[in-house]
Amino acid sequence: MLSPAITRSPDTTAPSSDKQRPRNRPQAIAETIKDWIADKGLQPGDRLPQEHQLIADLGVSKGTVREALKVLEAQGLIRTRTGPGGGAFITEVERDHAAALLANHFFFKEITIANIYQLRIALEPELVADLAQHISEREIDELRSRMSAYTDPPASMEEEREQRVAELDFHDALASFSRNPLLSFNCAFLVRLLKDLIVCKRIYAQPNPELRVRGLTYQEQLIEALKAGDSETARAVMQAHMRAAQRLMLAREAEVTKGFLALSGSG
Amino acid sequence: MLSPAITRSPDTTAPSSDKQRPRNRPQAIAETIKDWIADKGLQPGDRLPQEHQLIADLGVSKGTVREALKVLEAQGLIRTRTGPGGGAFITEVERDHAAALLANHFFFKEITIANIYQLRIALEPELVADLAQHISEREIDELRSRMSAYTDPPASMEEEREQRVAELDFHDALASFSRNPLLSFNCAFLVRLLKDLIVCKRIYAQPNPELRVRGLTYQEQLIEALKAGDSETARAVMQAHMRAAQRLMLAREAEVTKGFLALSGSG
DNA sequence: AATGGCAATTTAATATGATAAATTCACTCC
DNA sequence: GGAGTGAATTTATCATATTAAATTGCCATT
Repeated sequence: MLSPAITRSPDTTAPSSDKQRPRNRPQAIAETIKDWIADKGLQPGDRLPQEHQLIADLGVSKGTVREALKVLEAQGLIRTRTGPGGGAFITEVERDHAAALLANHFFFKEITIANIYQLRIALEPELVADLAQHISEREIDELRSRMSAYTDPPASMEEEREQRVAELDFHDALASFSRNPLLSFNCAFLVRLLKDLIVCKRIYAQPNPELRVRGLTYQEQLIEALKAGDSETARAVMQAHMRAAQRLMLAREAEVTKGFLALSGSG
Repeated sequence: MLSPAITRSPDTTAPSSDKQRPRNRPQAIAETIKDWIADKGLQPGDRLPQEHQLIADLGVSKGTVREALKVLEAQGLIRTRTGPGGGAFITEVERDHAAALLANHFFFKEITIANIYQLRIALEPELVADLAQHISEREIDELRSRMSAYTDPPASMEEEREQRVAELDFHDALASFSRNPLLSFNCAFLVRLLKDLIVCKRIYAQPNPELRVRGLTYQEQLIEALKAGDSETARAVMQAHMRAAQRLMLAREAEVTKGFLALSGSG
């Protein structure tokens, strides 16, 4: 079957499809291929027809097919390999890839620290309350090993920043343990935004020795609650920590106004 | 200056850039162009150099440049126009476009109703508490006009479903009023997921007259709280409503297991 | 019999040039 | 002076050829 998305010559009166939003061929063909994937229930690892096959089936030129495949690749849905048995293979859209695509949406939108913490306060306590129900020994070990990155006071401002990033990685690990993909992605995305902030602008310019100690004690409390399966304590500990972090961050928000989001890293 | 992202011949020993993740040219060039946008501070509406210009500057073929531009177009960052004065123009990444790209990430991930409501319960109360501080008369009018879509009981099962979608549009409107882009996007995205659920699977198969009435009364209470600028009441009302909706939805979750997310609509 | 490298094959990746479609803009005609 | 008309400009698509990458299998070496 596999009718081409758009008829070649302008003679035909009525277009076949009713949905047909994109009027340029590569996008239309990308949509067609997506529909195949959904209809045939293709799974990650499965292979699409080869280039020459697609050219024949869809009745379009090589360049058009390649542009269509590039669209799907940019969206993270496929990856192509050369050589015998090569071609385009379905892939899961990686978390980081999806995050990079989503970050583009906020590029011109002036995200503030207040914006980020409004969500963190709402989500991270829920995250750890959930985690307390099913976290494993191995996962707790991973949290502990991440904490070792900032048990000692930082020796330089550079190290100060590295420790702050490592602290965010702790939260990133927490997010990755969630069984709710939406919650998991969200918390990780917020961490990512904060990381970009820290890396690009120099928040935390002056060292703050109390902050590190307080962070460590709260994380200890949190891990205890998680081990005990005590959701409500975990929630309360995280909520208190998030509120404290928010206060501290807001005090330095004035310096940061716009344009901190990096467009980088979509591959 | 504008050096090509990757040197043409394989003679050069060390690659210039240190970051250079993608080893295929179109992606590398797309990254280069993104960097221009960030470095030069280009804004939506600004035009990129023309095709022939890019070919000359980057030292690659037309097809490669076109694939690179297609990548950026797929990500929603540019749009191209033909004719004199045409070319590639920077655009803001639209909310719906970003949502479609993000939905791809969850395609193979078995999102459940429980997953969605865990976030809605955390976020929507926060949303309306925030809104109570700055919502305008015009916005309240829009909410009221949306409510008119389900003041009368549904006459058919089809209409039942339409009313449920309209009710979700009410929450979509709420989300759009937020001044926190992250919160706004998130709430709208969750609504989108629920919409896809309702459209694809037939949740709400049997009509539920109480549900509509209860929804209307809660929305009335909510609007009163918003008008009064009473954040805490608004939060409480929404929280109660979300919890009730969650209970009702979970009762029907068993039928829904997997594969409900549509890949469609990224253009 | 296992292994290391070499060559052939397959497939995508890039390049080049020609033609088509869409848009703008100036110009003519009424 | 306004509507239509046609030339100019720019992207969109097509067609074909060449190059690069990855795999396979053969062969020699150990």
